Amino acid sequence: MSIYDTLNEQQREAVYHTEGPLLILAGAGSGKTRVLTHRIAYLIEEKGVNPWNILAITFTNKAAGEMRERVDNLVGFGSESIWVSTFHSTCVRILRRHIDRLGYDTNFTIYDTDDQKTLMRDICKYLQIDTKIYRERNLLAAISAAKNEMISPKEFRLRAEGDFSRQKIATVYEEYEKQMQANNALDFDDLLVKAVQLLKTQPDVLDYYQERFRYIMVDEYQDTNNVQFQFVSTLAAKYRNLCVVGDDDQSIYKFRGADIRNILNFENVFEDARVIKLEQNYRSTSTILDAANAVIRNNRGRKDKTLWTDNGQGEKIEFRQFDTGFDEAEYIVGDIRGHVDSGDCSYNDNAILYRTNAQSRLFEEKLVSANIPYKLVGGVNFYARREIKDLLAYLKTIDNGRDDLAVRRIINVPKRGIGLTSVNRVQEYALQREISFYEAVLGADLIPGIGRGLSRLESFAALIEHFKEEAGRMSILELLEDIIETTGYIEELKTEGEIEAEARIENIDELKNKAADYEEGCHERGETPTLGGFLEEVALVADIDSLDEDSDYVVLMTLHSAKGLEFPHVYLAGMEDGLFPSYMTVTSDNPEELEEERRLCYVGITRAMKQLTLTCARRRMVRGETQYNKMSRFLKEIPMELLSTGMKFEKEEKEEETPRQSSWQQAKQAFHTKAFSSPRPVQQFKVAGGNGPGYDVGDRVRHVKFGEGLVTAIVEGGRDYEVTVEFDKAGTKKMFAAFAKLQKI
DNA sequence: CTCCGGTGCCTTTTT
DNA sequence: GGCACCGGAG
Repeated sequence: MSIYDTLNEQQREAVYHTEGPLLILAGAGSGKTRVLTHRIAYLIEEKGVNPWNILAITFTNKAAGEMRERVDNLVGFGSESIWVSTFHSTCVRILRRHIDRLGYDTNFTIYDTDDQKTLMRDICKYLQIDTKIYRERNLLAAISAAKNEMISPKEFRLRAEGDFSRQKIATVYEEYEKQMQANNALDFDDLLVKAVQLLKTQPDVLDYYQERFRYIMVDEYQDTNNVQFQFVSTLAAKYRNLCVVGDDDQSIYKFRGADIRNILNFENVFEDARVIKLEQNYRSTSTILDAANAVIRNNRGRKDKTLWTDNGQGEKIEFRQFDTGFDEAEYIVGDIRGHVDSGDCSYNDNAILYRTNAQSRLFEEKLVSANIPYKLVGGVNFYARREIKDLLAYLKTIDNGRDDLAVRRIINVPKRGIGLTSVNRVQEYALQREISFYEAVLGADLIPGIGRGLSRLESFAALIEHFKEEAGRMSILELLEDIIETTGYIEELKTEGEIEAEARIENIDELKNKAADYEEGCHERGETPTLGGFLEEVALVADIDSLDEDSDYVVLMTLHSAKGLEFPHVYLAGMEDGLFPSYMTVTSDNPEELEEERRLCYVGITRAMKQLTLTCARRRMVRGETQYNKMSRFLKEIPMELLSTGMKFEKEEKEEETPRQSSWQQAKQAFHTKAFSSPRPVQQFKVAGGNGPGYDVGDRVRHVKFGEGLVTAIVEGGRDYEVTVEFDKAGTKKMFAAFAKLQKI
């Protein structure tokens, strides 16, 4: 019996089809990773393909790691020479060898989102852009979108002809690229863009990699964007052995430039492509699957497929509605506690999924007080924390003095009396001389008007030079420890005396561990650890990578992060219109946005293996304000007979979708519904709990001094209500109801 | 130069 | 509710 006998017919077909383009449409839980790993094994063992000639691309390090492990178990010999890695690290690996051809240094640094923002702020200041009109995030989004379409600053400028605002963005884009190059830095998009550029302009490089990667496999293909498509198709152009696996129903990264057409049009681009559908699901009960199918059926523009399973029906899907998000969290945590205590499952069988990161806090609080171990995925990335970024900026400065951003970040951290004035002088001088910021610091004595700052700059330069010299003979861990020691970084944290200091110090210890891990890993693989290598690894980790299936904790994360994972028991929290689907998509006039949310819902449901629990709350605190939400429209798409609502909720409530409540609340609900469909909706309907102040959003009121006006918001604030009124004459005022004494007209 | 307090904006999702 | 930016005082 061979390892391939355990596959079903379609899976086996996909494994055996090794030559030419292949599209595997793999529904959720249909065993696509199994197919990929077995396919790799088959290529090597049955087709005699050299492992060296195989490239497998995933989106996250975690997925890459898992695939690597499974391939290792399947393939006896030579599996280590298969490239299994993410898009980004694949590109980095190529760029580290050849990017000098594009005018960059091979020890370029990688900018994360924070770095990009900092740079953009500087650029806006320098170009005197009014960031009230052109927001940094929008500028960055425009640049990212351009890069995803491989549009250069030059071309962007051409296309902006006659459009003032686009012209302005073009100017920013040009400057951004200029500075990135000057800093010898690449952002995430650049990694792909430059790699494609390299392949397209350097025939010998292209030839090398085309010869090398004769068999290419891409996972999660539905989430690829244009550059990624270019990258893959360019590499595969010669041998055409391109196998892509994906599920159009799980495409949830449009906001990041993912183009669902990559998968929908695969057969058109590669005319001889073979298409295989995997529709048998091995993960979930039929109840869960039926619910998922029922929801996704409401989307148009998808490849038709219906998942089926011969797993049993299993338990019904639990649905609960609560008064508040607080109650919701309490129920879920209590439910987990109950299941674990009764021995039904362990903590790591449970995942709590939600739409937005902000929702995690309530669960965290309840989990802590219930003494349940949990792992929070997402939110503030470890490497985005201030103390970590500071120390990494030291390492970056030591490794690549051309990264101005890093140097500027640490030049006065810990404080050494180098203020804004000195920094600006250095900056100006560097700009004039067209040298890097750090080079200017090195020659600080030549800077006009530097005055008192000189000695401080000199000692900073001496410090960095000292570290540079040490970096040559020390391990990364030792270097890190010396930086902390010599600069007095931790002392500085302590004197700040915040409660946070302790947590920050813990984080620093964690960073030291990561450095040690990295060096150990290198030694195991027989590689030499380098500072650049460490920085690169650190730049490309995603939070999800740290998830460990073997640790016994409850997992908390967004629906986006959950893609590709599975859990015996899934809690899908916050199933409310305005939250999920999000307010943005509910009010948008582009129905595609709602479809993406629905796919997200589909992803969420199909994460569950045995038991799915859906919850929502009638009111919830959002940004410190109470918000009232109806239950999610996606809930209504799930057939009633699949749901168990506990004893509290009756059938007609579900159909009416208005739970029993006071007539006052019902009136709110009615208004709320209207608000969503009105052409200019009132910003998120807000009301105070309890009895209300006697008037409501949308009412006309009279004030003794300001005259008549329209109530635009009522916010519960402690014992009183904060009322916002747009007065006809006096403008918009915020006031407390108890003092304002507003009369309803 | 640094510290502190006030203001505004934010949140959809992330390699 | 919280973070980041700005302006003013010491």
